[in-house]
Amino acid sequence: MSFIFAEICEMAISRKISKTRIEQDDIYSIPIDEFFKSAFSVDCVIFGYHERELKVLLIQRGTDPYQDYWALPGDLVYPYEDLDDSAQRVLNDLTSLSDVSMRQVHTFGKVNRHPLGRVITVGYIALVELMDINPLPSKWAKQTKWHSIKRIPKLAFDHKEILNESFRALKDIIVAEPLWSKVLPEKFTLTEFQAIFETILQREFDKGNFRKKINGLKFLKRLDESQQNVRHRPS
Amino acid sequence: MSFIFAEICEMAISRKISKTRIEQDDIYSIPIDEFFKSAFSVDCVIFGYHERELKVLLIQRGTDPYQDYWALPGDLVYPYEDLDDSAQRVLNDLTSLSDVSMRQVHTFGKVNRHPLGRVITVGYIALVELMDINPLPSKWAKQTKWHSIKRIPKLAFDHKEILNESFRALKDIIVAEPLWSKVLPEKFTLTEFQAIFETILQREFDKGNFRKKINGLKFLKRLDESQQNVRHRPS
DNA sequence: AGAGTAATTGTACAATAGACAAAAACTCTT
DNA sequence: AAGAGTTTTTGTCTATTGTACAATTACTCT
Repeated sequence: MSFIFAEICEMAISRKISKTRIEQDDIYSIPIDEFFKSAFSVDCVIFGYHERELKVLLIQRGTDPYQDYWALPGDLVYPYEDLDDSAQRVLNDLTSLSDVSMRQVHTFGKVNRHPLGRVITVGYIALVELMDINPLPSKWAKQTKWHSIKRIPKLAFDHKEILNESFRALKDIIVAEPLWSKVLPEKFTLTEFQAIFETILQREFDKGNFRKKINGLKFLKRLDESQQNVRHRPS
Repeated sequence: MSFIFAEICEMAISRKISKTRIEQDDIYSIPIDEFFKSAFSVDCVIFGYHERELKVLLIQRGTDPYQDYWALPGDLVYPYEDLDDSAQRVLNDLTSLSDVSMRQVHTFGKVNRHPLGRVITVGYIALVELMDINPLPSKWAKQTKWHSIKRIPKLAFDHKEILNESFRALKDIIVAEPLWSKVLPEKFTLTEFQAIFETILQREFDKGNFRKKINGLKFLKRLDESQQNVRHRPS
């Protein structure tokens, strides 16, 4: 494996584009094939929720560039793979989850964001229940690990920026769309539901008021069941 | 010019990637350089507002592919150009406008969206005052023209989809952020302001209530001036 | 059976949204 | 110069939503 990546690095040198700034009228002096020397990747920001804790799945890179750095799980998009499919594949590779609702968040395209050449990356987010999945280190990752959103190590590439932007987007999306559908089991209590919102939005809600708002929503129906816990009753 | 593009088409053929679906475990059998044969572009959705009419700037393509089709103004991103800068440049090339607040909206990456090879495109939107700008047909555009948002012709590539998504995003963004700063002159009446919202959101507002909401905002201050129109007074 | 705990329900008040009408300012007409 | 016409501006009233907080209920454990 590492052999392959050494090779890649050599190739990268020859792929490097001359750094002379191209003036805007010069487009016709650039051969069209110069434009077809780029690549693009998807980076998945997989938020894992479990018992009032929000974490992010990171991998430790096993190869250069950024050897040993923590990074978002991402991958180059296959030549014959749709962008959205690619995000789904990467998620599936890492978590063996499928059918998870993912959202495209933002595309990052600074020239020098990738040392091996011109690579722009499209960020996707997903929200899953931590315990549901068993992330496997993929071939090029030393290890995968959940990191609390509050303690993020130094990340490779511009992944810190991607993560920040994604977390901001998560907060917006969570209130508008049922991203949380994969986080909860089929049956759940309103308290569990509320805890997700409180954890992600980092603020507290009034139990009664939260309940009222939820009742206004359509996609939930109440069950006539109870728990066998310590002291209470569910919906 | 057309010579150049004929050449481009020939190149495109050799650039075409074999259509056999690549299985997910085969990634290491694909030489890394296969990934660096893509390009990316930006497409600008430039909304032009003028007197309660919302239009979109389209160009008529002068070359293949999609010769004579109407299309969104877009361009390949230069090898040494940041993505956001690129959008700004394309806008400037076409409209000679600068300092316009643009927003990245979505990235479109279907495999076959571009006949010349693998090209993903990043959509940006801007909102300008129609009369402020003088869009010049650039080298590869037969003509540029404002089209009413209500009467959009058949578009090249997947530009119709990009336009739809962008219009949806415009409606969201316009209420949250001052995208309209370039649409209005320095001084303006609340009625003019309200008209923009009504046109874009395609609904009517109550004058009094609209006024109240506006007063809650910070970035506006009232002037003690009047118009010399027919009958009324401004803020 | 009673204490403890947390869900559930309810009430009261504030803030916002929406509808609508009266008042004010300006121009044009007669 | 007064009045008609028009549109802004201001104000009021009500419905809806948001927020805080307290009372009630249901369950388990001692």
